Amino acid sequence: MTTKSEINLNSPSSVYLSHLSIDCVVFGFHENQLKVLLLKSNFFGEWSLPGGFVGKEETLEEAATRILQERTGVEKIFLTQFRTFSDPKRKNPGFVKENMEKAGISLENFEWLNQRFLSVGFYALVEFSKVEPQPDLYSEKCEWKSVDEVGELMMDHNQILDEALETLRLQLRYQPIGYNLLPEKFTMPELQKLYETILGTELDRRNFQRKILSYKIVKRLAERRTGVAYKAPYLYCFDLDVYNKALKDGLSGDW
Amino acid sequence: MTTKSEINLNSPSSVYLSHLSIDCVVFGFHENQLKVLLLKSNFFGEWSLPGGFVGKEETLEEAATRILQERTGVEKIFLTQFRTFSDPKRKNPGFVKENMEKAGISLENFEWLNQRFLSVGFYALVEFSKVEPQPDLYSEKCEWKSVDEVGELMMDHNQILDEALETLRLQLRYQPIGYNLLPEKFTMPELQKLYETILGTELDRRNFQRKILSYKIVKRLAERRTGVAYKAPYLYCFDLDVYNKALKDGLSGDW
DNA sequence: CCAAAAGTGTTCGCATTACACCCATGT
DNA sequence: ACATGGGTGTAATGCGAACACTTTTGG
Repeated sequence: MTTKSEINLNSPSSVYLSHLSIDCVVFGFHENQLKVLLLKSNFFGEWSLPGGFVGKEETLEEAATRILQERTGVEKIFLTQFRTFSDPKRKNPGFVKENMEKAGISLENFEWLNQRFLSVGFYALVEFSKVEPQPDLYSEKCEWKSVDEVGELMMDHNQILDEALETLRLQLRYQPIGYNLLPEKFTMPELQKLYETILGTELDRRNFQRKILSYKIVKRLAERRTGVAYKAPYLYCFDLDVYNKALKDGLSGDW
Repeated sequence: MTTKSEINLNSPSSVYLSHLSIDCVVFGFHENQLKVLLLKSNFFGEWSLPGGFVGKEETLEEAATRILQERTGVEKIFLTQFRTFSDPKRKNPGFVKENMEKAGISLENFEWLNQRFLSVGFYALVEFSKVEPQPDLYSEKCEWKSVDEVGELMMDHNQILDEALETLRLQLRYQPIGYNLLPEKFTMPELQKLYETILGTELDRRNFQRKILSYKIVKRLAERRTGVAYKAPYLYCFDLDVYNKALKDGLSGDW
């Protein structure tokens, strides 16, 4: 524990400087499954969340946007900062060394990687079909994984993912969600599946529809989805005015 | 905007290193008012939020706890990280220089203060009466201010305060609040005033009581508050088992 | 004995819940 | 024709909002 006496304005040692990175939990929705975008590292061989560093003149949000643009090809990604991770032990001390050696890379220029890292966690919502996953320079793969099939991730990335999911579930309670995850036109059952998947519960078809419609955040279109089995469902799209207003003011709960 | 090509693992310049500080919004409740703990800086002459730096082996939470312990004398403070502020322009460029000169202090050793700073925002809830405000080495005063009488603060501290308040109001919707802000024993009207003050609205006495009691987070004691005018109200205390459970699981909302 | 605050109970309406029925379509 | 999924309606229930009456205490 650092005590008061150690803190001294006249000696701004590296104590006050931190390596800072960003980690993003990118959610997509496909085939009734909630997906996350993951990278497989060249060096470390493990799966990890997409992330990167913050430029000198960037805000965290700008950096996250830039990073995700590179990984997904999508320009304006909806993202939200949810927590900064700071445990000094979040990176196992021997971690970099072991893996660098394994990969046959000299540690000489990479000593800094072995130091403590803070990471700012973002979660992002993207329309699955618009994403073209692209590995970064240090990764061999970039792929979607179903959230319940994500195995063990690098460092504390499992924890980051878990907290992102929890945050997303909370958001769902008082904010509209879907505009960023679904295509422009979608059916009510699709929207419902999305909610069910995120929440991990089943919802009543009819009550769900009534509730969503009561918020006025979606508009029914004249068209129906064709080419699918059984009765053709109506298509809906979000009413952005109402939707964005709801994003700010919340959906329910009065207190 | 930093482009991909500028980011290079082989040149871990100061791009990846950031000055990192913590700012804390400490809320207290006194005389039916929501209070915030503020410092008046020696150098800068302006009021600011209590804050500080993160030690090499500390988590952000440990650092915030340590800092607030020094400012308040209270050991275990309830605190929550709510956002990391990163706007490169959050500090006006000439800011440090001007104020240092005004204070007649040489800038020689303080150039680092003029660089970009990231700040992690925490909000904290404390029992007002337990706090003994203590200025830090660089401040002349440490005082409680009523939230609606806070004037202009240093840098972006007004924004940090606003977002903390907003977060607190959100928390109130799905989490119990009060244990950290009220003395051990309190009356129902006192708890109600707390809620009203935070929310900025009036609530119905009877409905409020019913709702709180339905959560089972408070227990009624045999005692009543004596020495006050009019009818003596019952005293209550929090049922910590239920309270802490509610902190984790939330209070209402089903979806 | 009266004003102000606190304890207790009731009604009303709306929103959520839990259902049932009909329609459309592909096999 | 029928199984499957989608569209629409309705009764029951519960919770929150609004409100009335009684009780206690200091002045």
